[in-house]
Amino acid sequence: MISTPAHAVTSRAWFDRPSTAVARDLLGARLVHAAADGLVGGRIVEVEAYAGPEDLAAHSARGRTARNAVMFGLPGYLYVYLIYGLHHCMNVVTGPGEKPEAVLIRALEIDVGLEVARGRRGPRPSDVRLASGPGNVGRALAVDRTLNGTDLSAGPIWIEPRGGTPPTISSGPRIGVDYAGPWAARPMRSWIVDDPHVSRS
DNA sequence: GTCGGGATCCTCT
DNA sequence: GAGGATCCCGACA
Repeated sequence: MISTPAHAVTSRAWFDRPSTAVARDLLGARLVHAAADGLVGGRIVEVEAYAGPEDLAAHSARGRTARNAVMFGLPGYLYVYLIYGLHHCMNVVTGPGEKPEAVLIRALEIDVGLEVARGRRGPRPSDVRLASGPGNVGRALAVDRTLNGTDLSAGPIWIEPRGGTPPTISSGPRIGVDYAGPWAARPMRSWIVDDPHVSRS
């Protein structure tokens, strides 16, 4: 078992901000999962912010349920859910306070554990597609519902903040939330400009 | 208990 | 570009 490194984000305050602010800082930061079959991590290149409960695209919009309970808890925890019965999507729960907001991790540039990630994804995808799209991020990092509710400051998954100059960021509407009325058009999806690992641009 | 939909991905045409 | 895979979750009776 590999313990959370000293330079990982362990401050609750870092997560205890609106999802849009955390989403900006997650771009260029690194996400790492030390799983039983190996450690895989990479640079976050694409995210979506969900500002529940008023955000009609967010799972928290229809109130607290057993499925989304983690979103209503403290910031800095992992919210993992299954979509279409197939794909595990990974979210970082944010604040402010216990406001049920979260950031969906949509794409990574894998830079540690490439061989492990390739083994999990099979022979087909090229390296730029290994963790491109939220379902693929889940598969490459071996994330499933058993990690729902994991504390990002103490668990086998952690965030390493970026150093140096911030990346150039672009933003646009979120994917697959057409049902959310005016919220569907809001530019709450953000990505690093010209990064080939981004799922759609 | 039953039914319908979903923050997706991949293959085939 | 279209459609299938596949199953949890929530709404409703």
